[in-house]
Amino acid sequence: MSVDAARASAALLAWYDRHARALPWRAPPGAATAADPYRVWLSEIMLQQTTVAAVIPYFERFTTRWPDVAALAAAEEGEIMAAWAGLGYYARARNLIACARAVAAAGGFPQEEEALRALPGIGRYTAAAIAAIAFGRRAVVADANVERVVARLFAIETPLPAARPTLYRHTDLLTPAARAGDFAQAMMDLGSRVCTVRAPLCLTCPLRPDCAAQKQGRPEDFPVKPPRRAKPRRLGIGYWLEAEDHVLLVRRPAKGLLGGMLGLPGGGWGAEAEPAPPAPADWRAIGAVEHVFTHFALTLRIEAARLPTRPIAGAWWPIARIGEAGLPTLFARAADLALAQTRTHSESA
DNA sequence: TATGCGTGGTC
DNA sequence: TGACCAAGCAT
Repeated sequence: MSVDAARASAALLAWYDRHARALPWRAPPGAATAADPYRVWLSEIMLQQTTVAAVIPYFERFTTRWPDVAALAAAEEGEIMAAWAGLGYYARARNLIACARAVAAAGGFPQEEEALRALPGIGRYTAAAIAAIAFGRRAVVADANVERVVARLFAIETPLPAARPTLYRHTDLLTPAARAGDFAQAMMDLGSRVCTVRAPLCLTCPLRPDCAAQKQGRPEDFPVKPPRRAKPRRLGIGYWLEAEDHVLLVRRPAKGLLGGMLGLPGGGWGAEAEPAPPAPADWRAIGAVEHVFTHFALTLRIEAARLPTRPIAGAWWPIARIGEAGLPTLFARAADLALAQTRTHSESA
């Protein structure tokens, strides 16, 4: 290949020294003091398949409320799940709790990639990122940004995911022994700000002299991706059952879609076991919520009813504080609909 | 290796 | 507006 790895990595680090994004979990380029491993770990988990803009407010809330891993490990699971609500991929929150408790029990984060990799929720990418960014270890950090940069740099024609081993080897060759953490973050910043999915800014790219895709005039053709399957549509029902200014919520099964989160009773739309419909009542259709998950689109019809008194059994949440329940977005929107509809209904009654 | 798993922004 | 995509992991 024609890429001079040492020249390319030096050019990238020089670019990073001038253009690094300031992020709440990040130490400045070349900082004498590395970033706090707890904050690096927390940010990396939150950033899995999630944009920086979406993560920042969650990161600020989590670190204010739980400033270190011991505090997070001591927190109640329900509190953490509620704080995670809206960020998505809720298995991350369950793994976050398990990981925090393991790390707190061990007295701190391991520094070796292999030991990090063994912790819940930490895979190949995240282990490498923490080892490099928090502990200065040389590690091959290859996320989607890095894969895109490297696929273009070398004009890799093999489609993903088959290209991953090749991309990983090329990333390894580019990764310097020193400043591995800065190098990883530089690659990701480049991928997010310059070597973008659409309309990359090749004129400002420090790797332009080396880039095979740019030489061919078709950077957007890389990485090559397989076609996607169409999303099926599903139909479900959610029950908004009120009693004495409270609403009935259920804790969903720990595994599966929205696992471990609070939601409305109902079902019919998932493969997981659904709770039985609540106590008999006169249900009134109040509309539907459209929601798109990763692998299917859902129409959730909402039916509402009111009981004169609140049954002893069940988890009843005060309607006035529904915003604090920690509902995932689907059910938060269903609650918004129910509140608007029941308010209108009360006024017209 | 393929599939399941959220949400919001972008064009 | 619908399709694509984002600092992936677990199974």
